[in-house]
Amino acid sequence: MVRIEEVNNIRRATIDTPHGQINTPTFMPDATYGTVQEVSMQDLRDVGINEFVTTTLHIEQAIGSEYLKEYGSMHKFTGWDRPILTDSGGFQVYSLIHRNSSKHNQITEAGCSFIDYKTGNYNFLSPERSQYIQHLIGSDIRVVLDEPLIEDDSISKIRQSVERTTRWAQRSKKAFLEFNQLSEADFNNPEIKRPLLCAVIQGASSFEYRKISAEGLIDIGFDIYGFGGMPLRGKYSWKEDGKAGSFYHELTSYVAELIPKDKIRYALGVGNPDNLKFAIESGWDLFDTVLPTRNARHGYLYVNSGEGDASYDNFDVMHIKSERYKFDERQIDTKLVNPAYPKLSRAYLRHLIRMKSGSGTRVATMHNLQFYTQFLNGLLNRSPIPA
RNA sequence: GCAGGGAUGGCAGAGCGGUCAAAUGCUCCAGACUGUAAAUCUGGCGUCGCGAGACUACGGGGGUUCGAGUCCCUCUCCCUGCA
Repeated sequence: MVRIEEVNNIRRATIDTPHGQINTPTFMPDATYGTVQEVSMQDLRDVGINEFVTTTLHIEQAIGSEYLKEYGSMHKFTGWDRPILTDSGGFQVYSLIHRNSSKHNQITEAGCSFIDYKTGNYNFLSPERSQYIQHLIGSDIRVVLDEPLIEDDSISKIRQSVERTTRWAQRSKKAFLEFNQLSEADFNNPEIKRPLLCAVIQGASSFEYRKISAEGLIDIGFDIYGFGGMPLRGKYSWKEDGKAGSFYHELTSYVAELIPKDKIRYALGVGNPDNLKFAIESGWDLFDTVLPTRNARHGYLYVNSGEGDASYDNFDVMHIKSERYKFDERQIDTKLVNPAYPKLSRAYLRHLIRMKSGSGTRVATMHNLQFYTQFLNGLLNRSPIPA
Protein backbone atom coordinates (compact mmCIF):
# COMPACT_ATOMS: atom_id res chain seq x y z
CA MET A 1 0.00 0.00 0.00
CA VAL A 2 2.98 2.30 0.64
CA ARG A 3 6.34 2.33 -1.10
CA ILE A 4 9.19 4.54 0.01
CA GLU A 5 12.27 5.52 -1.91
CA GLU A 6 14.85 8.20 -1.50
CA VAL A 7 16.16 10.47 -4.25
CA ASN A 8 18.84 13.05 -3.48
CA ASN A 9 18.22 12.60 0.24
CA ILE A 10 14.53 13.37 -0.12
CA ARG A 11 11.90 10.77 0.74
CA ARG A 12 9.39 9.95 -1.93
CA ALA A 13 6.44 7.78 -1.11
CA THR A 14 3.81 6.24 -3.30
CA ILE A 15 0.57 5.68 -1.46
CA ASP A 16 -2.20 3.56 -2.90
CA THR A 17 -5.67 4.73 -1.96
CA PRO A 18 -9.15 3.67 -3.07
CA HIS A 19 -9.06 6.61 -5.48
CA GLY A 20 -5.60 6.32 -6.92
CA GLN A 21 -2.06 7.04 -5.97
CA ILE A 22 -0.60 9.85 -3.95
CA ASN A 23 2.98 10.72 -4.77
CA THR A 24 4.80 12.51 -2.01
CA PRO A 25 5.99 14.97 -1.02
CA THR A 26 2.72 16.64 -1.85
CA PHE A 27 0.69 19.58 -0.78
CA MET A 28 -3.08 19.26 -0.28
CA PRO A 29 -5.25 22.36 -0.26
CA ASP A 30 -8.03 22.63 2.29
CA ALA A 31 -11.56 22.27 1.00
CA THR A 32 -13.23 23.12 4.25
CA TYR A 33 -16.89 23.04 3.28
CA GLY A 34 -16.37 20.51 0.53
CA THR A 35 -14.91 23.17 -1.71
CA VAL A 36 -11.57 24.81 -2.08
CA GLN A 37 -13.04 28.26 -1.87
CA GLU A 38 -13.34 30.17 -5.14
CA VAL A 39 -12.18 27.40 -7.44
CA SER A 40 -13.74 24.37 -9.08
CA MET A 41 -12.58 20.79 -9.00
CA GLN A 42 -11.52 21.22 -12.62
CA ASP A 43 -9.50 24.28 -11.63
CA LEU A 44 -7.69 22.15 -9.05
CA ARG A 45 -6.79 19.56 -11.65
CA ASP A 46 -5.67 22.32 -14.02
CA VAL A 47 -3.15 23.69 -11.52
CA GLY A 48 -1.75 20.28 -10.67
CA ILE A 49 -3.55 19.43 -7.45
CA ASN A 50 -3.96 15.69 -6.98
CA GLU A 51 -5.60 15.42 -3.56
CA PHE A 52 -7.28 17.74 -1.10
CA VAL A 53 -8.28 17.88 2.54
CA THR A 54 -11.80 18.40 3.73
CA THR A 55 -13.05 18.74 7.27
CA THR A 56 -15.38 16.37 9.02
CA LEU A 57 -16.98 18.97 11.23
CA HIS A 58 -17.75 21.47 8.49
CA ILE A 59 -19.00 18.81 6.13
CA GLU A 60 -21.32 17.53 8.82
CA GLN A 61 -22.65 21.01 9.53
CA ALA A 62 -22.88 22.29 5.97
CA ILE A 63 -23.74 19.20 3.95
CA GLY A 64 -24.42 16.35 6.31
CA SER A 65 -22.68 12.99 6.16
CA GLU A 66 -26.03 11.17 6.03
CA TYR A 67 -26.89 13.19 2.94
CA LEU A 68 -23.55 12.29 1.32
CA LYS A 69 -24.14 8.65 2.16
CA GLU A 70 -27.57 8.83 0.53
CA TYR A 71 -26.20 10.70 -2.47
CA GLY A 72 -23.39 8.21 -2.85
CA SER A 73 -20.14 9.66 -1.63
CA MET A 74 -18.12 12.81 -1.40
CA HIS A 75 -16.34 11.75 -4.57
CA LYS A 76 -19.57 11.36 -6.49
CA PHE A 77 -21.01 14.56 -5.06
CA THR A 78 -18.01 16.69 -5.99
CA GLY A 79 -16.98 14.88 -9.14
CA TRP A 80 -13.50 14.49 -7.74
CA ASP A 81 -12.18 11.03 -8.52
CA ARG A 82 -8.80 11.40 -6.86
CA PRO A 83 -7.83 10.97 -3.21
CA ILE A 84 -9.61 12.94 -0.49
CA LEU A 85 -8.32 13.28 3.07
CA THR A 86 -10.77 14.11 5.83
CA ASP A 87 -9.54 15.89 8.92
CA SER A 88 -11.12 14.68 12.13
CA GLY A 89 -12.63 17.94 13.33
CA GLY A 90 -10.35 18.04 16.36
CA PHE A 91 -8.59 21.15 15.27
CA GLN A 92 -11.81 22.89 14.29
CA VAL A 93 -13.34 22.19 17.68
CA TYR A 94 -10.19 23.34 19.38
CA SER A 95 -10.16 26.49 17.32
CA LEU A 96 -13.77 27.38 17.95
CA ILE A 97 -13.64 26.60 21.64
CA HIS A 98 -10.65 28.83 22.03
CA ARG A 99 -12.36 31.61 20.17
CA ASN A 100 -15.55 31.31 22.10
CA SER A 101 -15.12 29.53 25.36
CA SER A 102 -18.33 28.98 27.27
CA LYS A 103 -19.73 26.31 29.51
CA HIS A 104 -21.37 24.81 26.42
CA ASN A 105 -18.08 24.52 24.60
CA GLN A 106 -15.88 21.98 26.24
CA ILE A 107 -13.76 18.93 25.71
CA THR A 108 -14.20 15.93 27.98
CA GLU A 109 -12.98 12.36 27.83
CA ALA A 110 -16.14 11.40 25.95
CA GLY A 111 -15.53 13.95 23.22
CA CYS A 112 -16.06 17.55 22.20
CA SER A 113 -19.30 19.37 22.83
CA PHE A 114 -20.07 22.82 21.56
CA ILE A 115 -22.83 25.10 20.34
CA ASP A 116 -23.00 25.90 16.65
CA TYR A 117 -22.88 29.69 16.64
CA LYS A 118 -24.92 29.91 13.47
CA THR A 119 -27.78 27.60 14.34
CA GLY A 120 -27.52 27.47 18.10
CA ASN A 121 -27.60 23.70 17.83
CA TYR A 122 -25.77 21.54 20.30
CA ASN A 123 -23.05 19.46 18.70
CA PHE A 124 -21.11 16.53 19.99
CA LEU A 125 -18.09 15.03 18.32
CA SER A 126 -16.54 11.89 19.77
CA PRO A 127 -13.69 9.84 18.31
CA GLU A 128 -16.25 7.28 17.13
CA ARG A 129 -18.60 9.90 15.72
CA SER A 130 -15.75 11.51 13.80
CA GLN A 131 -14.81 8.15 12.29
CA TYR A 132 -18.41 7.45 11.42
CA ILE A 133 -18.83 10.75 9.62
CA GLN A 134 -15.57 10.19 7.74
CA HIS A 135 -16.79 6.73 6.85
CA LEU A 136 -20.00 8.15 5.39
CA ILE A 137 -18.03 10.80 3.53
CA GLY A 138 -16.04 7.95 2.03
CA SER A 139 -12.67 9.61 2.22
CA ASP A 140 -9.42 7.89 1.32
CA ILE A 141 -7.42 9.04 4.31
CA ARG A 142 -9.05 9.50 7.69
CA VAL A 143 -7.68 11.26 10.71
CA VAL A 144 -8.39 10.30 14.28
CA LEU A 145 -9.95 12.85 16.59
CA ASP A 146 -7.25 14.44 18.71
CA GLU A 147 -6.89 17.20 21.23
CA PRO A 148 -4.53 19.79 19.83
CA LEU A 149 -2.48 22.02 22.06
CA ILE A 150 -0.95 24.82 20.10
CA GLU A 151 0.06 27.32 22.70
CA ASP A 152 2.93 26.53 24.98
CA ASP A 153 1.16 25.23 28.00
CA SER A 154 1.85 23.65 31.32
CA ILE A 155 3.29 20.15 31.45
CA SER A 156 0.10 18.87 33.05
CA LYS A 157 -1.94 20.20 30.12
CA ILE A 158 0.49 18.73 27.65
CA ARG A 159 0.31 15.39 29.42
CA GLN A 160 -3.48 15.46 29.40
CA SER A 161 -3.56 16.32 25.70
CA VAL A 162 -1.11 13.57 24.79
CA GLU A 163 -2.75 10.91 26.92
CA ARG A 164 -6.25 11.74 25.81
CA THR A 165 -5.16 11.86 22.18
CA THR A 166 -3.70 8.37 22.58
CA ARG A 167 -6.88 7.01 24.17
CA TRP A 168 -8.99 8.64 21.51
CA ALA A 169 -6.73 7.19 18.83
CA GLN A 170 -7.32 3.72 20.26
CA ARG A 171 -11.09 4.26 20.19
CA SER A 172 -10.88 5.72 16.70
CA LYS A 173 -9.02 2.76 15.31
CA LYS A 174 -11.49 0.36 16.85
CA ALA A 175 -14.35 2.28 15.26
CA PHE A 176 -12.51 2.47 11.95
CA LEU A 177 -12.05 -1.30 11.87
CA GLU A 178 -15.72 -1.87 12.72
CA PHE A 179 -17.07 0.51 10.11
CA ASN A 180 -14.85 -1.05 7.46
CA GLN A 181 -15.48 -4.58 8.75
CA LEU A 182 -11.80 -5.26 9.19
CA SER A 183 -9.81 -7.25 11.70
CA GLU A 184 -6.47 -6.13 13.04
CA ALA A 185 -4.89 -8.72 10.75
CA ASP A 186 -6.76 -7.26 7.79
CA PHE A 187 -5.48 -3.83 8.74
CA ASN A 188 -1.92 -5.09 8.51
CA ASN A 189 -2.47 -7.00 5.27
CA PRO A 190 -1.18 -4.89 2.38
CA GLU A 191 -3.26 -6.94 -0.07
CA ILE A 192 -6.52 -5.59 1.32
CA LYS A 193 -7.61 -2.32 -0.24
CA ARG A 194 -8.98 0.12 2.26
CA PRO A 195 -8.84 3.76 3.32
CA LEU A 196 -5.80 4.82 5.31
CA LEU A 197 -5.87 5.91 8.91
CA CYS A 198 -3.81 8.72 10.37
CA ALA A 199 -3.10 9.47 14.03
CA VAL A 200 -1.77 12.80 15.21
CA ILE A 201 1.22 13.21 17.46
CA GLN A 202 0.76 15.91 20.07
CA GLY A 203 3.01 17.17 22.84
CA ALA A 204 3.27 20.87 22.09
CA SER A 205 6.85 22.08 22.52
CA SER A 206 7.95 19.18 24.72
CA PHE A 207 10.41 16.74 23.13
CA GLU A 208 9.63 14.34 25.92
CA TYR A 209 5.90 14.34 25.35
CA ARG A 210 6.23 14.30 21.59
CA LYS A 211 8.15 11.05 22.05
CA ILE A 212 5.59 9.66 24.48
CA SER A 213 2.81 10.59 22.08
CA ALA A 214 4.52 9.05 19.07
CA GLU A 215 5.32 5.82 20.88
CA GLY A 216 1.78 5.46 22.20
CA LEU A 217 0.30 5.89 18.75
CA ILE A 218 2.84 3.64 17.06
CA ASP A 219 1.96 0.91 19.53
CA ILE A 220 -1.65 1.09 18.38
CA GLY A 221 -0.56 1.03 14.75
CA PHE A 222 -1.57 3.46 12.00
CA ASP A 223 -0.74 4.04 8.36
CA ILE A 224 0.11 7.69 8.77
CA TYR A 225 1.45 9.73 11.65
CA GLY A 226 0.84 13.41 11.81
CA PHE A 227 2.56 16.28 13.52
CA GLY A 228 -0.21 18.26 15.21
CA GLY A 229 -0.36 21.42 17.20
CA MET A 230 2.20 23.65 15.60
CA PRO A 231 3.14 26.43 17.97
CA LEU A 232 1.91 29.50 16.16
CA ARG A 233 2.36 31.95 18.97
CA GLY A 234 4.32 32.10 22.14
CA LYS A 235 7.92 31.37 22.97
CA TYR A 236 8.46 28.62 20.46
CA SER A 237 6.42 30.10 17.66
CA TRP A 238 7.61 28.44 14.50
CA LYS A 239 6.43 31.47 12.58
CA GLU A 240 9.05 33.62 14.24
CA ASP A 241 11.48 30.81 14.84
CA GLY A 242 11.42 29.01 11.53
CA LYS A 243 15.08 29.13 10.55
CA ALA A 244 17.54 26.30 10.22
CA GLY A 245 18.72 25.08 13.60
CA SER A 246 15.78 26.69 15.35
CA PHE A 247 13.73 25.07 18.03
CA TYR A 248 10.87 24.40 15.64
CA HIS A 249 13.16 22.76 13.12
CA GLU A 250 14.75 20.59 15.76
CA LEU A 251 11.36 19.55 17.09
CA THR A 252 9.82 18.61 13.74
CA SER A 253 13.01 16.82 12.67
CA TYR A 254 13.05 14.95 15.95
CA VAL A 255 9.43 13.86 15.62
CA ALA A 256 9.95 12.74 12.02
CA GLU A 257 12.73 10.45 13.21
CA LEU A 258 10.39 8.86 15.76
CA ILE A 259 8.08 7.62 13.01
CA PRO A 260 8.92 4.27 11.36
CA LYS A 261 10.52 4.75 7.94
CA ASP A 262 7.82 2.79 6.15
CA LYS A 263 5.01 4.94 7.52
CA ILE A 264 3.74 8.18 6.03
CA ARG A 265 4.44 11.44 7.83
CA TYR A 266 1.91 14.20 7.64
CA ALA A 267 2.71 17.70 8.89
CA LEU A 268 -0.71 19.20 9.54
CA GLY A 269 -1.04 22.85 8.76
CA VAL A 270 2.36 23.30 7.13
CA GLY A 271 3.05 25.76 5.75
CA ASN A 272 4.57 28.54 3.70
CA PRO A 273 7.08 27.55 0.99
CA ASP A 274 10.05 27.98 3.33
CA ASN A 275 8.35 25.80 5.94
CA LEU A 276 7.54 23.19 3.30
CA LYS A 277 11.08 23.05 2.03
CA PHE A 278 12.47 22.47 5.47
CA ALA A 279 9.79 19.96 6.43
CA ILE A 280 10.40 17.95 3.26
CA GLU A 281 14.15 17.94 3.88
CA SER A 282 13.55 16.66 7.38
CA GLY A 283 11.44 13.77 6.17
CA TRP A 284 7.80 14.82 6.08
CA ASP A 285 5.62 13.64 3.22
CA LEU A 286 2.16 15.21 3.35
CA PHE A 287 1.18 18.83 3.94
CA ASP A 288 -1.90 20.94 4.00
CA THR A 289 -2.46 24.56 4.84
CA VAL A 290 -4.98 27.28 4.16
CA LEU A 291 -2.25 29.78 3.37
CA PRO A 292 -2.30 29.73 -0.43
CA THR A 293 -6.09 29.78 -0.63
CA ARG A 294 -6.98 32.19 2.14
CA ASN A 295 -4.14 34.52 1.31
CA ALA A 296 -5.12 34.50 -2.34
CA ARG A 297 -8.52 35.88 -1.40
CA HIS A 298 -6.78 38.68 0.46
CA GLY A 299 -4.57 39.58 -2.47
CA TYR A 300 -1.45 37.96 -1.01
CA LEU A 301 0.24 36.05 -3.78
CA TYR A 302 3.14 33.63 -3.63
CA VAL A 303 5.58 34.26 -6.45
CA ASN A 304 9.08 33.28 -7.46
CA SER A 305 12.01 35.14 -5.94
CA GLY A 306 12.51 38.49 -7.58
CA GLU A 307 8.90 38.82 -8.69
CA GLY A 308 7.20 40.23 -5.61
CA ASP A 309 7.53 43.11 -3.18
CA ALA A 310 8.62 41.19 -0.07
CA SER A 311 11.28 38.48 -0.04
CA TYR A 312 11.62 35.29 1.93
CA ASP A 313 14.26 32.59 1.62
CA ASN A 314 12.68 30.64 -1.22
CA PHE A 315 9.87 32.83 -2.50
CA ASP A 316 8.50 36.33 -2.75
CA VAL A 317 5.15 37.77 -1.77
CA MET A 318 3.17 40.06 -4.00
CA HIS A 319 0.59 42.27 -2.27
CA ILE A 320 -1.40 42.58 -5.44
CA LYS A 321 -3.82 45.17 -4.03
CA SER A 322 -0.96 47.59 -3.53
CA GLU A 323 -0.80 50.81 -5.48
CA ARG A 324 2.59 49.71 -6.75
CA TYR A 325 0.88 47.40 -9.26
CA LYS A 326 -1.51 49.98 -10.61
CA PHE A 327 0.27 50.23 -13.95
CA ASP A 328 2.05 46.87 -13.95
CA GLU A 329 1.27 45.20 -17.26
CA ARG A 330 3.22 42.02 -16.55
CA GLN A 331 1.64 38.67 -15.77
CA ILE A 332 1.46 37.76 -12.08
CA ASP A 333 4.68 35.74 -12.02
CA THR A 334 6.81 35.85 -15.14
CA LYS A 335 8.77 32.80 -13.94
CA LEU A 336 5.74 30.54 -13.57
CA VAL A 337 5.58 27.80 -16.19
CA ASN A 338 2.31 27.54 -18.09
CA PRO A 339 0.36 29.99 -15.92
CA ALA A 340 -3.38 29.53 -15.94
CA TYR A 341 -3.88 33.14 -17.03
CA PRO A 342 -0.80 34.25 -18.99
CA LYS A 343 -2.47 37.31 -20.49
CA LEU A 344 -3.86 38.70 -17.26
CA SER A 345 -1.94 41.74 -16.04
CA ARG A 346 -1.07 42.53 -12.45
CA ALA A 347 -2.88 45.84 -12.89
CA TYR A 348 -6.11 44.12 -13.84
CA LEU A 349 -5.84 41.44 -11.17
CA ARG A 350 -5.28 44.26 -8.67
CA HIS A 351 -8.56 45.76 -9.82
CA LEU A 352 -10.42 42.45 -9.64
CA ILE A 353 -9.22 41.70 -6.12
CA ARG A 354 -9.97 45.24 -4.95
CA MET A 355 -13.48 44.92 -6.32
CA LYS A 356 -13.81 41.58 -4.46
CA SER A 357 -14.63 40.02 -7.78
CA GLY A 358 -15.06 36.28 -7.82
CA SER A 359 -13.04 36.08 -11.00
CA GLY A 360 -10.16 37.82 -9.25
CA THR A 361 -10.14 35.57 -6.21
CA ARG A 362 -10.38 32.56 -8.50
CA VAL A 363 -7.38 33.64 -10.53
CA ALA A 364 -5.42 34.46 -7.36
CA THR A 365 -6.30 31.12 -5.76
CA MET A 366 -5.35 29.19 -8.87
CA HIS A 367 -2.12 31.12 -9.06
CA ASN A 368 -1.12 30.38 -5.47
CA LEU A 369 -1.94 26.71 -5.81
CA GLN A 370 -0.02 26.55 -9.06
CA PHE A 371 2.93 28.25 -7.39
CA TYR A 372 2.83 25.67 -4.61
CA THR A 373 2.75 22.70 -6.97
CA GLN A 374 5.55 24.13 -9.09
CA PHE A 375 7.56 25.01 -6.00
CA LEU A 376 7.40 21.39 -4.82
CA ASN A 377 8.18 20.09 -8.27
CA GLY A 378 11.19 22.37 -8.34
CA LEU A 379 12.45 21.01 -5.04
CA LEU A 380 12.11 17.48 -6.34
CA ASN A 381 13.53 18.23 -9.77
CA ARG A 382 10.25 17.07 -11.23
CA SER A 383 8.78 18.65 -14.30
CA PRO A 384 6.99 21.84 -13.27
CA ILE A 385 4.07 20.90 -15.45
CA PRO A 386 1.91 18.21 -13.87
CA ALA A 387 1.22 15.09 -15.86
C1' G B 1 -40.34 88.79 -2.35
C1' C B 2 -41.80 86.59 2.70
C1' A B 3 -41.13 82.56 6.33
C1' G B 4 -38.31 78.38 7.84
C1' G B 5 -34.13 74.78 7.40
C1' G B 6 -29.12 73.95 6.01
C1' A B 7 -23.66 74.57 4.46
C1' U B 8 -18.26 70.17 8.80
C1' G B 9 -12.19 66.50 6.43
C1' G B 10 -12.22 62.43 -0.60
C1' C B 11 -17.74 61.04 0.37
C1' A B 12 -21.78 60.33 3.96
C1' G B 13 -22.61 62.18 8.66
C1' A B 14 -21.97 63.44 14.39
C1' G B 15 -21.00 67.80 16.99
C1' C B 16 -25.41 72.50 20.35
C1' G B 17 -19.09 77.58 24.30
C1' G B 18 -13.60 74.86 26.40
C1' U B 19 -11.69 67.86 27.16
C1' C B 20 -12.13 69.27 18.63
C1' A B 21 -7.34 68.16 14.18
C1' A B 22 -13.03 67.13 15.00
C1' A B 23 -17.23 60.63 16.72
C1' U B 24 -18.91 56.84 13.31
C1' G B 25 -19.29 54.49 8.46
C1' C B 26 -17.32 54.31 3.50
C1' U B 27 -13.34 55.23 0.24
C1' C B 28 -8.13 55.37 0.26
C1' C B 29 -2.90 53.66 2.06
C1' A B 30 -0.10 49.76 4.51
C1' G B 31 0.04 45.08 6.83
C1' A B 32 -1.39 40.25 8.98
C1' C B 33 -3.34 35.43 8.01
C1' U B 34 0.13 28.24 8.63
C1' G B 35 -4.87 20.49 10.34
C1' U B 36 -10.16 27.87 7.40
C1' A B 37 -16.49 29.11 12.57
C1' A B 38 -11.87 34.40 8.20
C1' A B 39 -14.62 37.82 1.03
C1' U B 40 -11.71 38.21 8.10
C1' C B 41 -8.70 41.10 11.24
C1' U B 42 -5.02 45.10 12.52
C1' G B 43 -2.83 49.86 11.85
C1' G B 44 -2.80 54.68 9.20
C1' C B 45 -5.69 58.51 6.86
C1' G B 46 -5.42 67.94 7.25
C1' U B 47 -0.04 69.83 6.28
C1' C B 48 5.18 69.58 7.95
C1' G B 49 8.29 66.45 11.28
C1' C B 50 11.39 60.15 13.11
C1' G B 51 9.69 62.70 17.35
C1' A B 52 7.95 66.07 21.12
C1' G B 53 5.44 69.45 18.52
C1' A B 54 4.28 73.39 15.09
C1' C B 55 0.96 75.30 11.48
C1' U B 56 -3.68 75.68 8.73
C1' A B 57 -8.79 74.17 9.27
C1' C B 58 -15.76 73.09 10.10
C1' G B 59 -19.10 78.00 3.03
C1' G B 60 -16.90 83.87 2.78
C1' G B 61 -16.37 88.30 5.87
C1' G B 62 -17.04 90.73 10.55
C1' G B 63 -18.36 90.56 15.80
C1' U B 64 -19.24 88.69 21.17
C1' U B 65 -16.03 85.86 24.61
C1' C B 66 -10.29 84.48 28.44
C1' G B 67 -11.91 80.74 24.72
C1' A B 68 -16.23 79.73 18.78
C1' G B 69 -18.04 74.04 13.97
C1' U B 70 -20.67 75.53 18.35
C1' C B 71 -23.50 82.43 19.99
C1' C B 72 -24.63 87.31 17.03
C1' C B 73 -24.53 90.26 12.26
C1' U B 74 -23.81 90.04 7.15
C1' C B 75 -22.77 87.96 2.25
C1' U B 76 -22.92 83.61 -1.10
C1' C B 77 -25.12 79.05 -2.34
C1' C B 78 -28.72 74.88 -1.52
C1' C B 79 -33.56 72.85 0.26
C1' U B 80 -38.86 73.46 1.92
C1' G B 81 -43.52 76.10 2.32
C1' C B 82 -46.37 80.83 1.05
C1' A B 83 -46.81 84.40 -2.69
